[in-house]
Amino acid sequence: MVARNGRRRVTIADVASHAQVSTTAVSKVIRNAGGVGPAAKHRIQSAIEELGYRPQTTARGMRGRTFTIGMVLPHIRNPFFADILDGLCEQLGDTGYQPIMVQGGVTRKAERQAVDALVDRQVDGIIMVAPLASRTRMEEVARETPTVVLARHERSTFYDSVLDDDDTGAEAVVKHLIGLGHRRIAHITHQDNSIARPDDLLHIIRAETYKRVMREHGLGDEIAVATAFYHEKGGYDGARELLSRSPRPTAIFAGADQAAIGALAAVHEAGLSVPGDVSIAGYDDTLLAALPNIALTSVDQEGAVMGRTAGRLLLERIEGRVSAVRFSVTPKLVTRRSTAPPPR
Amino acid sequence: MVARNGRRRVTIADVASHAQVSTTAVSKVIRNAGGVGPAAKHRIQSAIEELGYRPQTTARGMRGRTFTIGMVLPHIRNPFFADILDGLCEQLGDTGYQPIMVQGGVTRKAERQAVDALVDRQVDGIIMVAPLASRTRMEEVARETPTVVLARHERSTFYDSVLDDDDTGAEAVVKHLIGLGHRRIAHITHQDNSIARPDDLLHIIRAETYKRVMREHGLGDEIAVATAFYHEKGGYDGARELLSRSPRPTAIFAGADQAAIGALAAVHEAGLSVPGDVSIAGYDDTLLAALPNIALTSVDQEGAVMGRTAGRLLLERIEGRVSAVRFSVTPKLVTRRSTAPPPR
DNA sequence: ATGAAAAAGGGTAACGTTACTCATCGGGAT
DNA sequence: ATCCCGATGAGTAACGTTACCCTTTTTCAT
Repeated sequence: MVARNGRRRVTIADVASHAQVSTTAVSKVIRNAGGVGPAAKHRIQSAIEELGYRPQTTARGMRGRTFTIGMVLPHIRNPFFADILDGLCEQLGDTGYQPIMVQGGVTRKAERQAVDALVDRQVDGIIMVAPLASRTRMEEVARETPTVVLARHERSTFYDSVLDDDDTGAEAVVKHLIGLGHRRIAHITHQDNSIARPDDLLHIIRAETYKRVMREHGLGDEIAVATAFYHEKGGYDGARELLSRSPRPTAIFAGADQAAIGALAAVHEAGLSVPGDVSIAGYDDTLLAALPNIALTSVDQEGAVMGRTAGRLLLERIEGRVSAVRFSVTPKLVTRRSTAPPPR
Repeated sequence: MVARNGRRRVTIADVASHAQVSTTAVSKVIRNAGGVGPAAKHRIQSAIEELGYRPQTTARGMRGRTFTIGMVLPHIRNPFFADILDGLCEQLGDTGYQPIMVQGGVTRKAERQAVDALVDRQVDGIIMVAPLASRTRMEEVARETPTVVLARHERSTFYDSVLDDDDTGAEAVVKHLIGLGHRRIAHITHQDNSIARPDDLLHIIRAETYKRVMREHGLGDEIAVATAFYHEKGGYDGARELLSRSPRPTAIFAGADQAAIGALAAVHEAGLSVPGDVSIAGYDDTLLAALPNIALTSVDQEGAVMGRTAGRLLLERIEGRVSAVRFSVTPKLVTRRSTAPPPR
């Protein structure tokens, strides 16, 4: 095809004629496939350099590989996803695979389109981060393209899983708050339109664990859940609702740091202090949580490790592994100044 | 090609034989190209539905279009980029163009690879957000692929520009601080390895404007700049350095909200209060700045509008426009509680 | 009824790359 | 000297889609 500047893009044929060899030889060199003698190889490499040749991924795609890894994430606003991406990029390093991201959005329909877009583009592998899709749908995708799913709890033999043990993490938070003496502990959870089995979704697990631990400590009557969203606005709205109840909670466990940041804002706006009047805890241990003026108690689930692992597993799968691997990260509670004993 | 599940992906030929028409007719229907009668069209659409056919983007790419828009952004951690992306997605809507993102990273080399990856994948258009590349390089890219560049100030006839008037924005911040009575106003700027003309880079403009306005108000001797990075850690480091000077500044203008958040943390950690001891201002007016417990004075540059506009301009360019458009957003100062008169 | 023009729809050749098959050439073992 | 084998390298046929150029049919004005 003719580029907009009127000059054709350099193709493998141009390199071949310039180096006086066949296109086959050039192809072998750029794939490091061997079967080319040192002299010819050198001529070809010079020609590539000289002409500025770069293989066209679309054409390669037609022959089976695009050297592209697609990552679907709900939205790019959550800094935790940035940790995951950092890990992934580190793992891919100079393997020649290019990570690309698409936004899955907050509805199943949008997510489906995003995933379809990747499949249509023949990516070599797909990483789905906290997807809304049903297991059936994910297996459908995984049958066509090697797939790793992050932050979902179901077991599948068709794709690999990388997840955080949300039950352990949430339990640690609630026990920490109870240990400080809190009884009126509330929770902010996330609303979704997933049709996945509830027990496979991280926010449901965090919420259910919260309820379980409360009941196990005889606090079943104190259970209070606000259903909002895992972002600043959601945490703000959720916390406002919880604070308006009477008696108001002395601690709020937000299912994600982003929501906890919003909850901090709501508490502040209500003229209350953290942790003097209300303790706040989050989940994910994002960089924000560690800032000394926020100092949010949170749960570290090592996003970078998850991203690295996802990358490694995906490469293995692309190389041909067919058995499913499940990698679980053990979360660690990180206590900071946002949680303290309740007011007397 | 045979998919991993052993079943071939459905192709246009399958649809054609199922609907008893030629592949040409099917192609015409999926492209809405006309030249197909209503009866045949209906049969084809049914066949597409029934077989679950989806065009393969790689094959389309070989014929010239991939219906893909590539966006290069330095990293996904900055929430301001999320605003831009939201605007872009809104603009693309159901045009059939799929936005994909790649990380350009913090070095020219990494950014070049990211851009090359998009070009190699034959994306129909490229949006570069705050790139490090030289103007020459961007024009090279733009000659091959329609391009819109965000947040760079040079004028080019080969690509469109969408930018914020950083001079106006920075001037508003510094004048605001001076108006409050501050004299020892410091600035946190960003370090890069760009070889672009300094005056074309947003952080240089913000820093230079800071210096200019200081001098214009007889405060040339008070100029103090910390060179760090536009992220939380950078703002934290920069603010620590500035606060250690004697006498310490009474106000810090961080060139980006992310850095301002870090600066807030540093001030807090030093046992000082905001704005009692030190005023802090940022730039970008991200969602975080608006949270009542942060309440950061900042500059709104309407990221969503920038993203929408970038999308619109790119589509126009893909449709064939060749003249260059330059769209400049006028920034608005948003004052919040993080800035106040200096201590007496 | 006739002719012309428009619409419908098919055939085919690319696009750039790679996997396969095949031919040729040295060189070493017999 | 002969045979065999590995290495080198070329030729060719896909991969799925679309642009272009046909032919055939229908429509409509005369």
